[in-house]
Amino acid sequence: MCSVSELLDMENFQGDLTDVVRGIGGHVLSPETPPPNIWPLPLPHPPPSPSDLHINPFGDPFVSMNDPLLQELNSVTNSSYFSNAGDNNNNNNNGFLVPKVFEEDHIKSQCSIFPRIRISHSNIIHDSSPCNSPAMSAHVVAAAAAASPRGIINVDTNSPRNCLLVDGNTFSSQIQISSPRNLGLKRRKSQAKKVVCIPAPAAMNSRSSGEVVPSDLWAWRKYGQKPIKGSPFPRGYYRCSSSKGCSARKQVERSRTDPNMLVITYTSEHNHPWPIQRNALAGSTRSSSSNPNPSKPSTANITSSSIGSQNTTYLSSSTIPPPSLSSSAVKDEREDDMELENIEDDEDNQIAPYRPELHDHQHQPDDFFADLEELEGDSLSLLLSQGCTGDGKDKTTASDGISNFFGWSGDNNDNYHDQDSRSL
DNA sequence: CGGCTTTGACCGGCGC
DNA sequence: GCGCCGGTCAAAGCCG
Repeated sequence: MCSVSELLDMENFQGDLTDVVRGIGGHVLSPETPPPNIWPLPLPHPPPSPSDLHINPFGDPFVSMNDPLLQELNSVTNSSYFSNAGDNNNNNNNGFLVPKVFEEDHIKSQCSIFPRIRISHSNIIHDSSPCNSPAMSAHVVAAAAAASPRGIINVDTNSPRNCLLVDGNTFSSQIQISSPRNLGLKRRKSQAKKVVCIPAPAAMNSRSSGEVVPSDLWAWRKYGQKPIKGSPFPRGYYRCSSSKGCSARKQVERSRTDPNMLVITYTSEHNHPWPIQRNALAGSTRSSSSNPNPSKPSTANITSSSIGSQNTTYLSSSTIPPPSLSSSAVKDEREDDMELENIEDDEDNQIAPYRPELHDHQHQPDDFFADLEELEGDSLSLLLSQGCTGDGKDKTTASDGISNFFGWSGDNNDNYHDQDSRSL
């Protein structure tokens, strides 16, 4: 997994990393009480008000388009679901986010192993998914962080509904978000970047490179790959193919110190609301051939198309945008030479609330729910049925279900070096 | 046929 | 100014 020093190294290396979500697998039992909805689209209960949204991660023209997941998270954060059980000392708060407001020194004391949280916007996400399951994709993680501006969140993928947990104290096995901002690093270009570090999924769905890119529900098209100096692993370059002209990009590379970790750097911003209709389908399903189980969508499918493709119609007929890291999950740092200054300003992030009319699922078209049902009846049901026994007994099964859902296997290292570099 | 990945070439920022 | 290196382009081929 990514070490702090590694992250720092990476920051130094890239010089402009801003936010980091770190995935460090943990093990938290499923909560007995499930949250109200199923990832990836846990719907607001109720939808958050614009004032509920506090994070302005990218400041892009579509910053107003809040991620529904974030809205959910924000909503839930502000809802009774997150009433603090008063237990900050374990990993289980009945499976719900408990929006805790930590004093800086509180966070510091709790996060001593991640001192850089201190200089972040104090979002800390714990991935308590079993077996380092990457089931909660980066956007979820980041969204959770964004939803709890100063909270600490456990993502319990072992729960029936991918519960988000808040853990005030345990940092031993979590996803963490921190911000390399304020490090005085010179930025090479003026652009927003988000760095997500998550457990690397297995390479079962990749083609030759063996590289697997976790889903974030946008459609991404790979446009380049380069070996990176100092890293044994190449970096893949992806741009958003959800919409023509979208400038959103991401870079995916393995952690240099922990090949089990994927470092995903999101750059720029989507200039379109959400992939209402996936047009990036044709090539995205090819990797399914490598998937021995057709019922298990490959990672590529998830990443690029299956959410709205022939595999499922999850978003294809819905205007519900998928959760997006880039749109609202993590605060970014956009400008060059940003001053090292008051770190507390992170709390003052404003979001021009985007409130898709369909975020209120009461007003969502029927086909959306039909799609959801379809999804639930298919891969998602597989996932949930296996991972949602509710008693947390079968962690392996849960993890497998999640992994299956994402087309990930338990081996994170397979085949990655098949094509790890090419000449410049 | 459309969209994908692959990959060599090219471009531009940055340090020296 | 030069070279290194990261990022992007674009042609070729693959896939469903």
